[in-house]
Amino acid sequence: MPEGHSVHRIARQFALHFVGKRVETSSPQGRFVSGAQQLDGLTMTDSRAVGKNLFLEFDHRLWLRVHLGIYGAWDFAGDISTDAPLASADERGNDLANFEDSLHSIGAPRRSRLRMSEKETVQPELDTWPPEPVGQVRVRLLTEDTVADLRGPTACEVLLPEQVDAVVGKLGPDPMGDDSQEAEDRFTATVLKKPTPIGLLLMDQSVVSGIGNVYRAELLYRARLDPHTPGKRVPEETVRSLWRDWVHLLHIGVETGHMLTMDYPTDEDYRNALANSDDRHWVYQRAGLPCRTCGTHILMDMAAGRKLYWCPNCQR
DNA sequence: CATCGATGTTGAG
DNA sequence: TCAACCTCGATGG
Repeated sequence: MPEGHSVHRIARQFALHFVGKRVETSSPQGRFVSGAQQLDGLTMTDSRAVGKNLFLEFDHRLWLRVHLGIYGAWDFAGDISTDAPLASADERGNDLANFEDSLHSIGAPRRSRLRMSEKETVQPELDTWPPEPVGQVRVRLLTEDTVADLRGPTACEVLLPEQVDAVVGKLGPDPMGDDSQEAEDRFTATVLKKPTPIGLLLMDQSVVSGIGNVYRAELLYRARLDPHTPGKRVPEETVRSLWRDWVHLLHIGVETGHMLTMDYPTDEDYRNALANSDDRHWVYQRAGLPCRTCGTHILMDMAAGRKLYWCPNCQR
């Protein structure tokens, strides 16, 4: 479920509360026992996200790679409060960050719980420590005062540095790690080479990292581009603007924890958008509804097993 | 309480 | 192209 922005926020959470600490690693579910044994008792030394992949480094240059897939989640609990907010300066240049709700761990009480998946939710405070694993916990990472439980991942494996490099090497550029001109050029060259529809290219993690079904639909709408256009037929300037818009939206997503894809001129607009969290997009999940711009009914196609939404009038 | 569907990826056929 | 993975909130009876 989570698109790139959530994974970067999870990586931050580990950087804040686990890096530098000795970690007791286990697999309460029993499906990752040997991997957990390799890591048990080591100190976490780094936390990075590339696209939708989370990489946690431990002593002896061992890495844990986790991909949440469509319904994986991390549950953090314990002393996860922090003086340093997950969000720092606001991308949009106003004081959007002032409206951060209680979903963030800022000022959360000791022994609170925080679930991080495509959404972030605070759960009731704990009364026992460490908490009993609930349900199918693939991996538990436990420090003196924090715990992270992983459930439902599509990938969870221990890797050597060269294996990490191999995984990262197959991924397209991630604007959060690399918003350089080279990254934009690489994305642009790849897209302009391919006959594949742009709607599929944006979802291809070897072309560009971190985009999922929501950002795909919204980026194409914002570019007023027909998702079926072959990559090689998209004007180069449009390809470049797609990249730059992804840089922009990803930064907003990482700062706010929300997939904000519309413009919010005033703070009130922004608050309303958060309140109507299930109807805050241009086209995503709006099949049959009138386009917010032109009133034409939004269409939906199945493309490579995923629902693709677009406005046939605005996007040509 | 049963069923459905989801912001993903892999691998079988 | 499609099922499997294996979780959980939303939906309907």
